[in-house]
Amino acid sequence: MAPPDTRTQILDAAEHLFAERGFRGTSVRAITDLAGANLAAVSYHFGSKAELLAAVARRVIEPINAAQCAGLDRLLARTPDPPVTELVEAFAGPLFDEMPAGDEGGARTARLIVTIIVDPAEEMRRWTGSAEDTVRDRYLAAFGRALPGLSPEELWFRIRGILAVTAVDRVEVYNGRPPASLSPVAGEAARRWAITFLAAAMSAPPTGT
Amino acid sequence: MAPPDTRTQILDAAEHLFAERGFRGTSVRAITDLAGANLAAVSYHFGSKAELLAAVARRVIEPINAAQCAGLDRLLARTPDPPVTELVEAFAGPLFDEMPAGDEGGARTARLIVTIIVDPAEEMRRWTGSAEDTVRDRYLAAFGRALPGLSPEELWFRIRGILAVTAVDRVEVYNGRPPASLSPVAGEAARRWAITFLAAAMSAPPTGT
DNA sequence: ACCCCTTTCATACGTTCGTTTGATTCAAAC
DNA sequence: GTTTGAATCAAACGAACGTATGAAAGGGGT
Repeated sequence: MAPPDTRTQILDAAEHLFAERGFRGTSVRAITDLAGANLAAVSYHFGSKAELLAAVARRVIEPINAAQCAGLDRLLARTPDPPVTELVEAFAGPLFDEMPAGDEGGARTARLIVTIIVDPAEEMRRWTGSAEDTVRDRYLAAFGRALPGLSPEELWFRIRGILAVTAVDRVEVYNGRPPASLSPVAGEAARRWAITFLAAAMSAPPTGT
Repeated sequence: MAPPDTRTQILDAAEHLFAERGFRGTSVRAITDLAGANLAAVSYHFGSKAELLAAVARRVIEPINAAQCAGLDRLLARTPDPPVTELVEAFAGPLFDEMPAGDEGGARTARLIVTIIVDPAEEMRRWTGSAEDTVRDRYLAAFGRALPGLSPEELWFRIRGILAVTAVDRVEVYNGRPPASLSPVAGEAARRWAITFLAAAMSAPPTGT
């Protein structure tokens, strides 16, 4: 068994705390304490707190992007024009499946992503690479073929709708306030509900002028 | 014309800055500087930074809640069981209409709300009153009658989906990263797109077991 | 003219933050 | 055994933060 790499332990601790308290709400000291490392280790291994966030974000996003890409490949290998429902499944599914286990059904990771996306600070959007853009553009093209008559702008609006529903929905689960006495959402049920919800939404006819 | 009330100017400045930089990213000094007031004015008029946020949030949410409530009243006065599409319009419409003008189509205010909802800190959810719960429960009941066969849990999931789409969608518009060369979403178009998208989503048949 | 109460002001306090520094440890390379 | 370079460490830096304090200002009512 490999020794507990300090760098990895800092990544784990940061992922946990950023998700739990946000970027600004998490001090470097809290991260190194939880990781059992020295305060200066963050500067040494990552350069700065912002670059640590970027490393955390990349590690979380990467498997999701890969699964989205693979899912689309699988669909396109079968037919050049997959139906909307299957595109939704391939795009939104990994947002549920590719979250680390023991993570309250991925809610903590979902919150991490939302925290990053929503944050107004500039440095929070510095970490994205071209891989994300590639996946996005491929799905845009596929959805465009499956939904002829939809303007590119409205299509882009709907794609963002998918992200909004899958991400924010679970964030709100995470920090509470459901109406009194509603059993918490089970992980697998939420996934199916989201696919149902989003497949119907994506399949809506184009909005008239 | 009334004199520029210090308290109001602080509210305005705080609303602007909280939306632009988030709660933790905004210092009390930045607020009072923008408001042209003294640093201690925040403590004097509001007690603390957190209570200032609560006041800002209440001022923004109140007209939205009122419009949602009035819209539902109007529908119910016509028929005891309004169709799904009209319920969506009444619920989501005010999220577009009741945002202050000169606000980049409400995107800045939408971002303020999302910033507050998403924030993990405890004090960010201290300001909500019973008015919000009342509106939410009334729409839950109305949607429940319009969508028989939907479990309360899935219904709650869908309601949150509405909020997610209307709010987050415009936040992402606000801090950028659309695919290359897509004209920015016009305010009125986004509103219609959202209603189309959400009406179809809400009308989806219940997810089978 | 005096007092009272609200509002504003300059200043300071104590804390926490991200980052830097220079010494120290330690295992492998020579 | 000595050297080397990566990794860790305690300690400190200056800056920024939220809040508190006590004095000053302002304007009615008497």
